[in-house]
Amino acid sequence: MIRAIKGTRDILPPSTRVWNHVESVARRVMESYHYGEIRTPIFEETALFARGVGEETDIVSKEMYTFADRDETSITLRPENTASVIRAYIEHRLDQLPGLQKLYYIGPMFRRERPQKGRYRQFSQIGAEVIGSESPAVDAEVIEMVIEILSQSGLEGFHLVINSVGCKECRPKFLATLRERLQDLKGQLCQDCQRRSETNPLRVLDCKVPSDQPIIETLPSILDHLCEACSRHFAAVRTFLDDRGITYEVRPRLVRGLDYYTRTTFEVVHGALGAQNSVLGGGRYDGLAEALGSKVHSPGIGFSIGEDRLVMSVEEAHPKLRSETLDLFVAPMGDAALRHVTVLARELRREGISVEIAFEGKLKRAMETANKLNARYTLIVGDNEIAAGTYALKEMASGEQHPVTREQISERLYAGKH
RNA sequence: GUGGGUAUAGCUCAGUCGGUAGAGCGCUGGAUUGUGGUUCCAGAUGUCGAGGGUUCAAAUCCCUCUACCCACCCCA
Repeated sequence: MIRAIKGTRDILPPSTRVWNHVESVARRVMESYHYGEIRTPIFEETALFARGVGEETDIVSKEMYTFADRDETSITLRPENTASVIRAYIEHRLDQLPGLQKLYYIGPMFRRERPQKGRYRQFSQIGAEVIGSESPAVDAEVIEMVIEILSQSGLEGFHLVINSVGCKECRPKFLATLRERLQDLKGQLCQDCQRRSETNPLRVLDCKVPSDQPIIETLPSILDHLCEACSRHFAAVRTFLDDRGITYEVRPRLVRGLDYYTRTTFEVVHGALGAQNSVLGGGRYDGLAEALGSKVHSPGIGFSIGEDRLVMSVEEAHPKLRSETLDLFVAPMGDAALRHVTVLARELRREGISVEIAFEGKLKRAMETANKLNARYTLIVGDNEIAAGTYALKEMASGEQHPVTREQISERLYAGKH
């Protein structure tokens, strides 16, 4: 038997309803903030991600699906979408357009990691980017919008965490200080942290090993080492969030995995997701466009929601979203009735009523099916009905059945929908 | 890449001391020739993950492999 590739999966009807729900909420919210949708290719030149995401990141160094095209161009399935959006922004000179560029996307990403709960090799992200402003008011609006998407999707009990990681002026200085401190202390830390001290010192701050905590407490905080401009920026972001009544936790130890982040970074976590409890991550990337070859300074900020994880949580909180809805099940008896009903069903569907026809089988079987499909009404059409010029309409929940005219079908069905 | 767990019917799972493969749900038919849900009756469905070994006899014991799940790492 041929099975889906490891880390990929089929998403089937009861669940696809929830996916569509989440996506339509996200589109509606983002359109209301006047974002436009961008669709970039699923694969790009490998160099885009190497430069954009960062050679040293786990994503680039060990998680990409990379292969040689027939002309030997190195191609990579996109592991994230911000680099592609910025590439498109530069390629199409979107900086020449009036106002900010506010773009959103929904689609699959690919990373070759070991799968586990909430983590897949093909996964979907809902993301957005604002390019062309450094204003902290933009940061706050982006965060507000993503919170809006989560809550309107039906997610409850999530937790927003924010931080500032500084800019190209102050972050290197902080890193140097941190490395220096770790040189003296790392002997007392766990194995992982001894390694991180070399590879990614910021990660040490995020370590969860209890015995390391007292030492981590003594390490410097990035927030105390921000330059004047970054410090003012972060304070302003917080003020704008406070004005909106958005609750958040400032976590100086919050670290994001992509190299391009500057200043504001944020994350939303949710319990019941397993160990992979982050439902979205985002941040500012004021230097990314220039790193990718832009001649003009194009600061940006964005986020991406792990759609698989959001759907998982929403499904758990609202199992009803999975339930099927069928307005009318039609049970014809005999060939003449089937022909009659086929025409009728088409009319009703054009009126916006969902209709399913029992193409074969006895009436009893049709009734059983109608019940299993949770149909609101069943319409029975046989020789008696055709002769009388009426239909037998049965309301499944009450069991009540009445003869109705053609017009009354639409009236009854439409009445219940609104 | 590393560690742990699991693998028996379509699904969820039981299977004792090694002795003919089980339940619930679902599915099919009937009780009811044109009426669902509840009930009752009957029925179908298995490479017991794969390969090898021990044994008169293996779902069960041993070895190897594979797949999936969870966790580490890391991230969405």
